[in-house]
Amino acid sequence: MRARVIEAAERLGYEPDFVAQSLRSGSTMTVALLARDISNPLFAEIARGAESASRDAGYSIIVVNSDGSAEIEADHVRKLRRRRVDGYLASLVDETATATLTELERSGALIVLLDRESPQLQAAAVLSDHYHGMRAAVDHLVALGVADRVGLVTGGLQTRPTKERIRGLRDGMAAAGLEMDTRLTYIDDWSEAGAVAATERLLALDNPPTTIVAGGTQSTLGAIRALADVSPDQRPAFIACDDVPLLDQVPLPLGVVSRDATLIGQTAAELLLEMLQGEPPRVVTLQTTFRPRTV
Amino acid sequence: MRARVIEAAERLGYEPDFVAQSLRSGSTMTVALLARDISNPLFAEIARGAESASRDAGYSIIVVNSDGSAEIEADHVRKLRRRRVDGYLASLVDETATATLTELERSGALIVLLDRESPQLQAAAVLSDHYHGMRAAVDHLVALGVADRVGLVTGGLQTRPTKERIRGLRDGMAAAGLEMDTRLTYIDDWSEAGAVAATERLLALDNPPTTIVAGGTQSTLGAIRALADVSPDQRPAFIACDDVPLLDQVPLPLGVVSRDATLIGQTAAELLLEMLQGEPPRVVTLQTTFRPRTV
DNA sequence: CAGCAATCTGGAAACGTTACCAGAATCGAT
DNA sequence: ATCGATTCTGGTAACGTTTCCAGATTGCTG
Repeated sequence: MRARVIEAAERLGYEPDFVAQSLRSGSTMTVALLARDISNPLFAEIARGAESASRDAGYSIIVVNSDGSAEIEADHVRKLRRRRVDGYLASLVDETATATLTELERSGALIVLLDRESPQLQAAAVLSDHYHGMRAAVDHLVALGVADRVGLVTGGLQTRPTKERIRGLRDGMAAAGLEMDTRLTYIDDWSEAGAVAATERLLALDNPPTTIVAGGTQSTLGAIRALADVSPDQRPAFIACDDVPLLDQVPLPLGVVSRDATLIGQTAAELLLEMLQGEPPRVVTLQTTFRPRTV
Repeated sequence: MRARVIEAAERLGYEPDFVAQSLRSGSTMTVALLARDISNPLFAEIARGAESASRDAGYSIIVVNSDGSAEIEADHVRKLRRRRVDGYLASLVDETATATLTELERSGALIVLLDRESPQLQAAAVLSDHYHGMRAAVDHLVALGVADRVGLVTGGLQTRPTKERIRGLRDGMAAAGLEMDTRLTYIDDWSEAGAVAATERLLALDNPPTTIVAGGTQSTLGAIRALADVSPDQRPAFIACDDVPLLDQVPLPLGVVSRDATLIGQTAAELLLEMLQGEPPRVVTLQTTFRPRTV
């Protein structure tokens, strides 16, 4: 009997309808990736890793750009909730923005935070160990004797990576008996143009920094653009956080605190799949590695 | 009455269920982006552009990696068909692979091809004018006197961009009375490692090329990696097709044939939205621009 | 105020599944 | 052969909408 039914289904080209299945079962086999900007290489690779990892389990990935706006983000979550998304991989614009957090909670979906922490939310998380990567970078700077005045160009303070990087920087400098000069810290809007401007302001100081640290992809691109205009003998050392294609080919005295973005996406997807099978949320911390280089 | 209902809905926090709406209406308000690798900056930006453009119309974007495999791609389409996606933005692995084409046709969904052509498929398309960008590049090479021996490192021949670039290259050289040496053409697998190997083989020839052209992001990254090991006075000229972050900061005598990837994604989404409103499929060709540079 | 058109309102069917249940059919054991 | 236990089978309800229709109500005109 079973065989006869299967044969008939085959013959008629029957394929179960996903929408109807979803309506009945309540699960849409869909995961949303919330990011500031998917075209950012970091998020693009996370998306890649997450897609590959969830593919076999039958889950599809919806990507969403928040453009750095917490309102747009909350709006997206509202729409996604109506879509009955099963889970979120969420790189929130602002860990403290209650709008998004509330919408997420109301959705009832499972959540994996990407490099974010929220006591309010019952969620799994994939964190990167920015602290130790940055400590390694500072040790290197200290050894080179350029850690006395460190300028920082980075995106928003509302997120964990920035906080952790600053903590690593401060602690590393303190360990060498140095103090961080917060006047050398520029928080930009995660935009390349903002980073160019911030870097130029740092370089124009009477007493410019001996090292510039850039936090995040856009900041790195902007800082490099600004640094390229400085003559080689006056250039500060440069540390980038997060890798960018071709970074190794740029002739600047730079080092990189990098991490495996594909692995982040993959791990996040795995954590979500675990939760979808009923296991409790876990928090995984992935390492960052400091790759020094002197041109 | 109407007002009373709305008030009650408000009070109870009623939100229409998307899945049920989809089941009833047949439209899922979902678009799938088929790409070889979304983490490739080109596709990442296309995804960005497409998402932004479809957001306001209420459409969500599902991204899918085919990993360069036509079978995986066809498999994805099969699954997406069951999901009843309304449309596809398709950067097919292989224009001639019938498996995917058949699955797409069977799906009944609307299709916008991304830089692909298929007589079999009734579809809209966003094409890039690789031909004229490449012609401009060749003219530049001719003027510099390095167009006599042009090596080509590029991904597969099964897609339009490669064919068009070669056509532009051949025609441009012919216009200058030069003939293309096909022994200098290496078709790789769109992978960076493959491009490194291909470039190294070109450089190791007794009579190495005076210019190397790289087609596509991965080929460009690989070629640059290989070229970086060559001493500056022996380096061939270099032309990259498609931009990569930081390309401008790499100290190679390179030029770029670039295009606006975000605009491609945006245009593709607009074409799809048009079709979803009942208009016939259109084909739009966007320009490429040659940006020369000599270090 | 009757008569007709126009609007309102509530109910039923359908979209394509899955879960559940009752009754039929099968099986093994006494 | 009979009884209870097990598997099979077909049918029905439910998921949350939208569409459609019939009947009720309202408004307007003569």
